[in-house]
Amino acid sequence: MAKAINENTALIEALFDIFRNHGYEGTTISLLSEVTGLQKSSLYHHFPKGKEDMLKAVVGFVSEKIHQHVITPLLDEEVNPEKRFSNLIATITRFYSDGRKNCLLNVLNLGDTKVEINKLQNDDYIAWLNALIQLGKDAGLDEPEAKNWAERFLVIVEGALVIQRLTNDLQTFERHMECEKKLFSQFSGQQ
Amino acid sequence: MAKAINENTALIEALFDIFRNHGYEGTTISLLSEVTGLQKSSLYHHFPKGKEDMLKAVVGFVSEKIHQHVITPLLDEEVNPEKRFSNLIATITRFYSDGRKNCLLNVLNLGDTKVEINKLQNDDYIAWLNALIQLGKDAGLDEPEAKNWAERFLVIVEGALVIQRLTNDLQTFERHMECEKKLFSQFSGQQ
DNA sequence: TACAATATAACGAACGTTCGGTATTATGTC
DNA sequence: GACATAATACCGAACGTTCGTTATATTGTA
Repeated sequence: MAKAINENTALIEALFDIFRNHGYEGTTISLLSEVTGLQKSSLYHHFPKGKEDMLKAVVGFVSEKIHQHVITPLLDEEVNPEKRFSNLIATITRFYSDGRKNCLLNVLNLGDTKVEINKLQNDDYIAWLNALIQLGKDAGLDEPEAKNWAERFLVIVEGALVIQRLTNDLQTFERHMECEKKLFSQFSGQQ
Repeated sequence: MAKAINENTALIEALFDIFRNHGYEGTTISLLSEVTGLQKSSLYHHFPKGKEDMLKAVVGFVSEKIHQHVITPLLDEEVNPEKRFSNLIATITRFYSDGRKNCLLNVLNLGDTKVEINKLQNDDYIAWLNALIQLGKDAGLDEPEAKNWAERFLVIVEGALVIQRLTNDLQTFERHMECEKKLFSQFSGQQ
């Protein structure tokens, strides 16, 4: 049973890796078949409703990851704000493979995005944003300051991924995360 | 003759609008045909080598636009730095339709990006970045400060577009541009 | 035997592309 | 100016391929 779960998550992780790299239109069943080692029909056994179902599974899987490894730790008041923030950066640095992997939030919202998918992703974004705002306030920012800072941080995360992908400069993401860390400890230290 | 040029640029602008909205894989010849009002075979008359040729034309077109309306004005020493910067923001706000339109730099560098396209885009990015660095120095920043600021600004532009597309909050882009304007006038004023 | 998982083979639809041919416009010649 | 010629722009129909999907068959496991 546990093995089955692991196999399933391994499968979904493989799908995730393709979707985040190629986008929805760029991801073909043939490609998913190659990467997973499963025949196309075997993929349809796991996801009877097809490609869109696979994407939904991936989005749900990522959503769980975000809540578990990003949002919950962000709200853990037993850890001091600065440590929480540096933990966050460590987590997302891993999650984006030092900026070499794309963000689903960026890749999927092109063209005629499925409304349902967009809604799921927007919910995750809002949850992440709110957790960041709370962290900002815990670090001494007032409400509007915290809102500005939180949104700005996520903007920089997404932007840094875009620029790194464009330039292939593998330090881009790290550079901007370091910069954010410094900024945070500035107003965190003033408290 | 002039009319022909206009028609051609109108055609390319239509293609541009589709590519930036749907990405390369998401853009189909049928869709381009619908939007331009030309039959598929007529599109092949203008771009005999097909879809990739259309993309190259679009990328070249945008590249020209960038040099003409972004880079050249950025380097115009007859205009004071703060004015140059606010002009830049006005230009790109128009270019991205207040953040409702995507950036090709983001949309095209997915999956198996054609190396050639990536190189063209990277060149434009570097040119833009260098012009910004020069502007930063003109505004009183030293070299490393200017470099950090310039890259950060472009990161925020790309990131704000991503977040606005995700949340559908039409003020996102404007908000961050205003923020950047304030930041610029701060260190520009210190000079 | 039963049932889940994988595989083979095939499906219609849509993909990017090509072809033969028709308007439309520009050029040359009288 | 008039008219044949050439070049350009456009079109409808079809091409071969790949898409996402499904029907049927085989394997592994309990």
